[in-house]
Amino acid sequence: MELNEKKIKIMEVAEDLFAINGFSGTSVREIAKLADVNVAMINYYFESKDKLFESIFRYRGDYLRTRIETLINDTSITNWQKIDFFIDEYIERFSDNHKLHRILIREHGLTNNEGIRNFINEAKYRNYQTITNFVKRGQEQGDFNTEVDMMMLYTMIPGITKFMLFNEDFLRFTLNRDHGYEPTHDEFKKRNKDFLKNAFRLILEKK
Amino acid sequence: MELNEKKIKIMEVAEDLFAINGFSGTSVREIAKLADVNVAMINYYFESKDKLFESIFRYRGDYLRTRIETLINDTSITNWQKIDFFIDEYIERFSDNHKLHRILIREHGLTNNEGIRNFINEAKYRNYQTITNFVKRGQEQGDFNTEVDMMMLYTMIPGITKFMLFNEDFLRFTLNRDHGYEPTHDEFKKRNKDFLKNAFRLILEKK
Amino acid sequence: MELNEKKIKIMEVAEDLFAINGFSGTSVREIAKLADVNVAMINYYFESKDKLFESIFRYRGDYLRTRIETLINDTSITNWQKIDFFIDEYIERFSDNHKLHRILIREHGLTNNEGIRNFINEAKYRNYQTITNFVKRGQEQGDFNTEVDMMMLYTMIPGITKFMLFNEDFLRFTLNRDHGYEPTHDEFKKRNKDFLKNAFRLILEKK
Amino acid sequence: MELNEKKIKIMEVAEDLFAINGFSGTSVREIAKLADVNVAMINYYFESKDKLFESIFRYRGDYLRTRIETLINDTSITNWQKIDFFIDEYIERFSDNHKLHRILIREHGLTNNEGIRNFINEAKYRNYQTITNFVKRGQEQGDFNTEVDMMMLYTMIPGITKFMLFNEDFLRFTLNRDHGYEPTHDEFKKRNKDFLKNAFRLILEKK
DNA sequence: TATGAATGAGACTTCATTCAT
DNA sequence: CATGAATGAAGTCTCATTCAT
Repeated sequence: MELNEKKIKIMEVAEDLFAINGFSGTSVREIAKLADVNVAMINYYFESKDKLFESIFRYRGDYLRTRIETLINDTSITNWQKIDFFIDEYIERFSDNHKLHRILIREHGLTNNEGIRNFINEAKYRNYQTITNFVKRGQEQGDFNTEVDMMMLYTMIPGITKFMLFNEDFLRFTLNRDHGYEPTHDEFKKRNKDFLKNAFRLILEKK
Repeated sequence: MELNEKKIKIMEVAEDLFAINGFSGTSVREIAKLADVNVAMINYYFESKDKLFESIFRYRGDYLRTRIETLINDTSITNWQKIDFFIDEYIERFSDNHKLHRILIREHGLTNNEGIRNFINEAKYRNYQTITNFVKRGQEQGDFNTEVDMMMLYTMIPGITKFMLFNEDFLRFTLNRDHGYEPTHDEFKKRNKDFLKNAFRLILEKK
Repeated sequence: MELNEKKIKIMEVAEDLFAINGFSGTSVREIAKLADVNVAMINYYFESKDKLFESIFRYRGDYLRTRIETLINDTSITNWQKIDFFIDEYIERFSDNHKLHRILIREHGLTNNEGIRNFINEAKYRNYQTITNFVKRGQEQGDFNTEVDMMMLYTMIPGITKFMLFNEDFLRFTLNRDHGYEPTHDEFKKRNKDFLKNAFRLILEKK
Repeated sequence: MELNEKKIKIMEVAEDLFAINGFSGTSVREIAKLADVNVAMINYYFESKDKLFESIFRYRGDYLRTRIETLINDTSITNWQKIDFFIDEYIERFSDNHKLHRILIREHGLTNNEGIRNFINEAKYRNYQTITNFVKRGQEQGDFNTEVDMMMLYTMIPGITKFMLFNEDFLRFTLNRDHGYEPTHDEFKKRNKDFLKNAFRLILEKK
């Protein structure tokens, strides 16, 4: 699909609105108004609202692809460092694409759009494999404890990160209420990273 | 609000559909058809689609209230047992009300319905306080490590549980693909519980 | 039709609402709520909204009937006195039944309800005949000028009275704006009466 | 607001129906059918039924504005001629816009549509001022009797004209019944004009 | 290529009325 | 005799999309 300025503008506006109001809750009129284009143009460019939705994923899709796979065979760094690096990278990526992830969560299980469903599942699977492979390699090399629930270990990363990010407002409000302290977004990320790294250490470390 | 069979039927059907297709993605006609009632009846009973949405929360609301607060001062069980009990309870509750939680996640940040937003925030806050109080008590009594990030500790429970539950299908598919093994729903819950309990132990245990 | 307290309450409430919001603009629900009765009761008592409308006219109908006809043959008072009396009576009656008249004006030309249309036309016709007969009698007795447009003479009474009464608010506002003076309802009626009596005198007096 | 053929057609049809059945008594479907357009088009053009109502007033509004104000300072004609001219003009204007005036009477006191309410009140006020200024000028110049109720004098014009026009059918029927004579619309207007002119003369002439 | 105009379908809601007790 | 429950019909409006240029 060729991209031009207007097309990109439309997708960015749509991404925002889909993230906030959901797919059904967003009208093409709204998108058109905010993107400062004709209503007809959206259909002209993207054929339908459904296809626009798809296009956003294809457009942002590259960001979902993690570039960490290559690290696995790098022998210049320790397995612990690799884990840390993966966690840092995951959280940063997630934070950068929070809007897309919000949409993902909202429209999770959208029956139509089989194309997107596969696309998403594959991204997830890649993530799963990456972290699993890291750990397996560490276990094979005798660095990591072998008695761990790999699936739960994986679950911990996206689970905690998503919850943290999507409840940042609530947590900020609560911390302020209880301790008079409001962490910044970066501080949240830092605590998230530190916590995950430490948890991995506690779980994987051999006694 | 008085309840009768039809009202409950409508709310249950609506809960299902809202969970699957979201609020905007669900039409009252659909609800009416599946609940086998007249379209007008939904408005007759609930006044509006918005109020129906609210009613579901009020109806299911009690389930959101955790009954664990009372355990805090129980001296017949250890602090570790209390933590374990909380985790078990949380996961069971969550699992029982997964539809409501799915709606919650979908409509997270719904600008209208201030009443519901407060309702939800308070439920979250109660949860936060419960777990925090548990841990603080344990720390005061010298059982728990004092150097922990309480906020992250709390985050871990809903974060992992939600992710696990809402991605059960993906995880089942993946485990089958990699290991030819498909856990049941109960097995997922068990692994979730065991993992969380163990993680809490690793984190809170004094070295 | 038998009348009981509730029936009368319903009609009175309906009269108010019909006068303010018109027939179509008033719902039976509204009437029921304000009359503090069940919605179904209105249909139970009056069969339909249309019939309720009719009933109001039948109920208030007697007030529309002027009791002045008898004066025509009274020889103890002058023809001028009779005119004055008629004007006073007309304006008082109109003022007392302003709600019904407002409905009448609103629903003027309502295609359905032929019964009511006839009813109203007859009331109007009676009025027309009364004033015409007065004048004719005066002319025959040599008191009144014979060169007058009888139709217009009649027209003057309801025309001016209706306009005055239904624009009381506007006139009050205007008088206040221009002269800092706000007449009461009774003062309006007085000016209306005085003006009409004087106009009749000027028109009917023989030069 | 830009106008095109269809928009005007819709407004004209709506004006007819609103005049006959009132605002609430008219459905957009009816309007659409008679105007031979899609139901959605009415909303497309006018946004809402309310706004369509408003648009009719704005469209017809210019006709409501009397162009007589300029006459006041014209010294080439007598004050009596000015009065006559005003009466002729008022009646002709009213007759030309009888549908709009019928709507006006029907929806008199419509709580919503504050914009229109102001619009109407101002038109009324302008009329009031015009006639009052005429008379004042005549009084200052010594032509008119100074002891008159100006408010009632004003009231007479719209009061009689409205009643006459809106009861033309009744009057025609009655005159036929009593005298076997059916005036045309123009004859009604003539009698209306003559009567008012004569009445003004009788009232304002110095004895 | 781009867009103002137009539209069928369907959204939510309210209506007057009737049913069952 | 009275009414809570229920409903078909119709209300206004918004939707995504297509047409004609």
